[in-house]
Amino acid sequence: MANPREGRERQPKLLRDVPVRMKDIARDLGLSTVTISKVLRGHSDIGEETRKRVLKRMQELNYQPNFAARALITGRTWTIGLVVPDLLHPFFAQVAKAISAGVRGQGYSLIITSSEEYPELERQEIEQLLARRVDVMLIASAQSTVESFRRIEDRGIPLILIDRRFVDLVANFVGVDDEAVGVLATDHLIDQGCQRIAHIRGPETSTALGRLEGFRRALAAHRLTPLAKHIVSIGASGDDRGAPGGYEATKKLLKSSPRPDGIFCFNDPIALGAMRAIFDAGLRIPEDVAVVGCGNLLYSDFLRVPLTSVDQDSSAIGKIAAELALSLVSQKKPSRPKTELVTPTLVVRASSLRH
Amino acid sequence: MANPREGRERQPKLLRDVPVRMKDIARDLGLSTVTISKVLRGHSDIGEETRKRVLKRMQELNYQPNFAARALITGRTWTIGLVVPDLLHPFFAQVAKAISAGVRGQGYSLIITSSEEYPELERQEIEQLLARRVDVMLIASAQSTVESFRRIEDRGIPLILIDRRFVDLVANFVGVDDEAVGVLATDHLIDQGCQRIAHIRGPETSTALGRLEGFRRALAAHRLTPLAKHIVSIGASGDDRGAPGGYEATKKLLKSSPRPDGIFCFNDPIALGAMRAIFDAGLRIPEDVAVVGCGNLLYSDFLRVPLTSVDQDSSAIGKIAAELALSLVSQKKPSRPKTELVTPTLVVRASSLRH
DNA sequence: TGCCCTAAAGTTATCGATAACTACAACCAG
DNA sequence: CTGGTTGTAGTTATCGATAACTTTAGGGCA
Repeated sequence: MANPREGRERQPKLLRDVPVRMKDIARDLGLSTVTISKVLRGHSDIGEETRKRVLKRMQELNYQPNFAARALITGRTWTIGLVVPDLLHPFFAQVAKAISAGVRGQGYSLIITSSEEYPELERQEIEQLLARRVDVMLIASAQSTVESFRRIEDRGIPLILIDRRFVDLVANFVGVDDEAVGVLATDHLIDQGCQRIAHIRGPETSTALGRLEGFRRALAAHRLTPLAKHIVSIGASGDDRGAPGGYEATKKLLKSSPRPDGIFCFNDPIALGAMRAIFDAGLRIPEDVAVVGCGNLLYSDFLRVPLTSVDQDSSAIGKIAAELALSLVSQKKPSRPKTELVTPTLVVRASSLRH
Repeated sequence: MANPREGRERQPKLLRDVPVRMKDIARDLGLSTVTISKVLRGHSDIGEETRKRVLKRMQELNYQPNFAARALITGRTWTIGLVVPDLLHPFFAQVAKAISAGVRGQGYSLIITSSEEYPELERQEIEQLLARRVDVMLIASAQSTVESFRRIEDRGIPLILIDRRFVDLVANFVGVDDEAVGVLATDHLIDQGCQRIAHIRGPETSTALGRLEGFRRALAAHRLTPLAKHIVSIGASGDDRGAPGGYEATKKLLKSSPRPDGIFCFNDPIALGAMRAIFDAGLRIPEDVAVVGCGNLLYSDFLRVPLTSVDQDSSAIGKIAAELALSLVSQKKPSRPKTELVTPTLVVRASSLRH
């Protein structure tokens, strides 16, 4: 087989392989580059004979189209942008994994960035993705200003919000039904005979508000009213958000009177902190205080007391988001924003099972 | 402020904002695009006056250079490719997070892909990244054929292997000192009075082999010889690799005679499975069997028995890998491959603390 | 036979930026 | 006053592909 780059005008620097271009294949077969291009795109006005020759040669030379050149003329980069608040968080890691799997083999590349829960960083990452001209953007927002999202829409780039939404922004949304999460957890605690159920709520996000709302609704449905002091917030900043925050919040809860006999925690790390505080206070789980978390993180089964948790099916969220993204990039006109809610499920373990 | 796109040849489709081009700024100021380009790149042959006017206008119009156009002519895509075996695995998630943080603000975008531990998928992902012409590739390999790596090098693209290496491939490597991991864990178990130490080893990777080697070396240094039946492998396929695999392997170990009184597990999920098997056998941890894991996964503190684990400092690995990547893309000539080993530390918790 | 149509290719302009060279003042030294 | 230098900005070709025409040969049909 002849060297495809023989006689090529530009000599390779050093000894490195220079990628094969359409021009190389064209000269090789005595055709024009346009013909090669047409074959690649499955154009109809190419003879069967020629088509086969071109495809064969492409294979032989392992031709890979130049994305930059293609993007420049077509305006499509075959690139998807994903912004999450934290790659280490199992929920977002799973969502990212599922999205990655969902778009695999479709020719798209996924640029994954993290805002580290900082709105300003999120804004910058979005700008970078805009500069990259990604074809579609998926964002699990760290409470960014809606301004950034408007810029995305103004550019005509499809936007999909994940997990967290905004009241004053109409956009595609894929997430869990957070009210259902709250109802599921609270109903379960009530069902287990808890009388005074507390809630450790999350920060000011749609997620936290939805779960709180579900919590309230479930109690109301049983003619129960939560005490104000039984709804506590964790610190909004940094480390306080996880287990340490849950620990502190629970210490406070346990000192209150009447003492709660069940706690619905915004997420699993908080629940872990809560459990530790309960143990430290010399109380038993679930006999004295039942605990329900949210997120169903891995290895919950291996804890000192296995943790009951609401599963958000992050995998499904990622899968649906990926499908939606693929459908959005392939349609010409912007379509009406869709909302896709995943139904949560309760995974009951020892931390809440009283009988 | 006048509309920058007034009189622009190409009308925006629909009502979407079309990104500003150099040409727009140039016409705006009565200059040529080349001048704009030179200002952007800090060329010296531009007058101070002009420079300021151009920069000001760029700001006003929020100019964002077109990466595709730039990549086409310069050959640099300002893109970094990362391939990991599993985004959900806390180790790789942390590495990815640290790499992402390490390259932030440098103008690069990170394309993160997962091989799901399948060599064939890894090969495909690498091909995709090659087609994208990424500037540098970081790979935590799922035991791919070295063939793929050769193709990367032939293209002249800098390659950095992470965590897992290959004997027959000389390439940049950033990872933990796996022999030290094995020594650290084993020394500790010996120190805690364990006499018959078992090892549940991982699959045929450099990582598993290194830890096994460290295990052997530490025992030998104390004139101990491991029994062959005390070194067991977990199933190589899918689910067996995590906690379930550890559970099965440990059941087998506990039936053997003499029964081991200490187990060094390849990773934390395996250790979790091991602990469960030990409990199920009615034995105590650490009195009857001490357990050491590896990875220091989150929430180890909250387990039924907190797990002693070797911390691999995945954050440092990612940080170093990012720095190395940035340095590689900015140098013209390929340089001699570097090896950067991070020193592991032991985090002692109850699962191994006998006195 | 002559006209038109179709199939199968090719020509040319273009995408947005940069590399490499050129143009043209103003200024200076001899 | 002239030739060369310096400082600034412009011209032109190019990167690799695609959009939108155009060309050409052959065939069918009246």
